[in-house]
Amino acid sequence: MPEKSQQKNLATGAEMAEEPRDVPHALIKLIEEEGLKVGDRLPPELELVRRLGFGRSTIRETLKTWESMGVVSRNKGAGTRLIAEVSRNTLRVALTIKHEAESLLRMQQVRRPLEIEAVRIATRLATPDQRRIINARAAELMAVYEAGEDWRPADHRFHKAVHEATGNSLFEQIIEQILKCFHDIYETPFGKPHLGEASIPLHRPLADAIIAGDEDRAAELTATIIDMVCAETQEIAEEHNG
Amino acid sequence: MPEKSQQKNLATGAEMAEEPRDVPHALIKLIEEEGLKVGDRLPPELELVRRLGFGRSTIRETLKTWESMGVVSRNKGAGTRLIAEVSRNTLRVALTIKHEAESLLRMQQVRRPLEIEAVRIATRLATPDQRRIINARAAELMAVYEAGEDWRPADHRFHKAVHEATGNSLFEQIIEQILKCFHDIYETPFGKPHLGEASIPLHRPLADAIIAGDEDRAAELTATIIDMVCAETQEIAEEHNG
DNA sequence: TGAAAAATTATGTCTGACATAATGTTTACA
DNA sequence: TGTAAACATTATGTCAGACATAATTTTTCA
Repeated sequence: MPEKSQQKNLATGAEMAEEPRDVPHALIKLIEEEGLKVGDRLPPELELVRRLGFGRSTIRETLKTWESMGVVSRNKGAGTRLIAEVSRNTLRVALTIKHEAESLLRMQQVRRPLEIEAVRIATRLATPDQRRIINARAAELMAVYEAGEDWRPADHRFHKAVHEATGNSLFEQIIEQILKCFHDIYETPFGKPHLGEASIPLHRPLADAIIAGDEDRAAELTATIIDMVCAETQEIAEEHNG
Repeated sequence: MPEKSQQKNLATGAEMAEEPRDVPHALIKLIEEEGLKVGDRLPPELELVRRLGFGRSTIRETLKTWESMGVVSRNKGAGTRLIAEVSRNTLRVALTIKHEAESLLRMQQVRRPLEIEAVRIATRLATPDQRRIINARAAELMAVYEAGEDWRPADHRFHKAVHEATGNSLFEQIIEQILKCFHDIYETPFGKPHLGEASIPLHRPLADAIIAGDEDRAAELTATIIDMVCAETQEIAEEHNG
């Protein structure tokens, strides 16, 4: 903390103020100065244009890149939110995933222990606020499901709330990226509409277990949910591998 | 106002080979059709605009993201070159990890369930050949350890052999990347030499359990090993946060 | 009070313009 | 003739403006 070991600024001559000349640094500077934390909203693009002094498309390129790295999430009409900590010293790690039917299974196989552990940690550590959010997300999911609408966005929000409650953004990042890949692969070639639909009713008791602090039950339900998805995934993979 | 200018891919008829509706898919399709390999140049942006039917800024957002993921390199005046294989079969995802003491703990927290699950799967699925390799790696590790030499390369090979026995390269990739980050952060600023040294003797019985197919025992030993590393990591993190 | 309707906000996309670095081509000179 | 300077072309980098559309907020009305 006292040792500012940032050798990044090659323009050593200047003193402190030194306006960053590229968008990522300017954004990080703004986030740090503003004290924005995970979950907070970034200023809208047009305000960033005004405050940072870059063009909108330039700023958008950085925000889109950050989105693909899981640093922010962006939604039309809603805005841009921080979903991972950013600072001058972050490392980036790239994974390569083969895009074929069998990968679907492999991804679920990796997702399984991560999701279970995330639920365990969330059950132990969630704040009352976070438990309330998880409860609300579960209610929303059940409502959408029973109405026969597309429950996938609600499902996504529910799990995301759980991940956030772990206090460890790596869980959310990795699972999020795996699911993103999963859907990228899954949607186009093998288009079974609602994978994992049968597991949705289990989300209500899962939320209850998390809120009640019953770690073992929450883990058990999570395992059941993912096993159901795995089973369906396996069927699909077998269909496509002959 | 005139008609929407030919809105290229309105997904009107389902028959037309299904034009991709987003830039990444369209780009991958073009790269595959063109047979572009690593080192080749992509068409210039304006030609992509013409051929893919998306606006330039939209295409640029994808290319910039690909650049940040190490898929292409871009140079003003020169063009955009492929520097990594990309196809319908390859997805790249990036994680960001904060470069500080607390990240060490978070990484171990994620590594723990992954490593345990990997050991479980390996114990179930390893071929006789793979079990022999695991046995050999364990013997090598113990020999190096007892000789008082640097056991870390041998430790790395042992765990890698286990990961390979899962038949799921994602485990190895993710754990490998996490450990790489871990050591990046760990070695330089907080230089305790041999983290996890006390856990090395446990690797012999772990190998035995894997070879014998005793999944629960293998999982238990793995948990113990990682918990020892976690405990040491926590001490370090506390030293640097206290 | 509560729900539907309207207004506002914020991101998504396209177009056009100009700046600038890298490359390619021509020209001038020894 | 060979080579280097000068010029022209190419391709990415940046900015600005306009409109579309999803999400949110405010207003209106039963």
